[in-house]
Amino acid sequence: MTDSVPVASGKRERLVESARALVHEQGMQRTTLAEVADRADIPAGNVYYYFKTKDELIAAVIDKYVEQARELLDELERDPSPQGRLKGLVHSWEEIGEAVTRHGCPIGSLCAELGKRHDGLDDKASQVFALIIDWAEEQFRQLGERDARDLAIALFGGIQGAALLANTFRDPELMAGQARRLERWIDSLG
Amino acid sequence: MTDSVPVASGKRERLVESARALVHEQGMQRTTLAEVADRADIPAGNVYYYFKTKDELIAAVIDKYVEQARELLDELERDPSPQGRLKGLVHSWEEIGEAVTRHGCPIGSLCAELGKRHDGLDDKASQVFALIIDWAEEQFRQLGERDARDLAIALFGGIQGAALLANTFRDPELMAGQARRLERWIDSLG
DNA sequence: GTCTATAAGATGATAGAC
DNA sequence: GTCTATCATCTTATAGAC
Repeated sequence: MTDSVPVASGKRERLVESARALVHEQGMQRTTLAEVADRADIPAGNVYYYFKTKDELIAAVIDKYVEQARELLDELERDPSPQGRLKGLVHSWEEIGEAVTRHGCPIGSLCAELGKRHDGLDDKASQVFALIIDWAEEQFRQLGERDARDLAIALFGGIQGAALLANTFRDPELMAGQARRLERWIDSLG
Repeated sequence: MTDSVPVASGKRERLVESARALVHEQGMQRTTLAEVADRADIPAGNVYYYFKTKDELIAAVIDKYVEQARELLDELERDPSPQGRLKGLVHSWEEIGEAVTRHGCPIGSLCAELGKRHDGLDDKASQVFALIIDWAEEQFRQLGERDARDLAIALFGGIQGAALLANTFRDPELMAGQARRLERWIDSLG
């Protein structure tokens, strides 16, 4: 959330959104700054006015994901039961099933790419995962589960695994089927 | 398995192994042919004598993974019980837990990277996944499970999800913990 | 059959004009 | 505060020498 630059024109925001979409579709490494600028309707070399480096732009993309994750979890809080909240979490991946099938989980695939680096940006990507897993852990705890942390990891790992399989085999039903399976599992608790 | 080139010197083999290791450590996109050649102790520009393109080299890496997967599954067949065989599969990821934590699942992270492409090489990576899932399905079937396919996907997805989390959080215990969980689940069947 | 030199193009980044 | 022109480097790939 470094807003050292005025956002009146919204160009910075457009660059982040453009980068987010392109990184999801193509991966971070394959996405060039020229493409990002082009999609955001901004002159090619001008990205550097808003971001000192490509890594800084990627960091802004992750910050945006953190923000979106917070909003999603806030939204889910409106459900009165822990089970309903957890199933709502699973459902949020089903809703983007087509995009996940075509390009993978936006956050999961970014974590996979950054996980191979060991230079600072790598553990920034884990922020989104941590936010969601901590939240899920709290829901399992409210269900009276002793090993709430393990269950949260099993749930989120299950979603991520299903997303990878759906993307690999280009089959949205893999994601949907595992989501249903996880929802039944959640219902069987408490 | 295109062996149109003599292997007497073993240089082709060395290139494939070098590429396999570097792609696991750094990802495909970040790995340059110069690095691959250097690690294999082969002159830089000389890779093209053995592989027409970088993609062809990556395809050879995947072929090698297919071969290794076949050997692993053959090895597992020696266990007399379906449960033992499935637990053996899970265990094979635990054994490389440290490498998975540092660089992700070798095959899973490659599938994640190739899943963003739509040009032929993308569905080649799925071969390894398909091989293992089909095999696991057969084991569940032998256990008398009706939805053997779904169970195989749940198991393999669980492993892949755990691998991604272990890599993302740099915590081998995440992989080990989920592996134990999956093993208990396998024991509870049949 | 093996390797060197180099082309051709792309990419991250910078300096400075407007 | 915004944008253009350009550099320096890297990377895939090829042509041709040994």
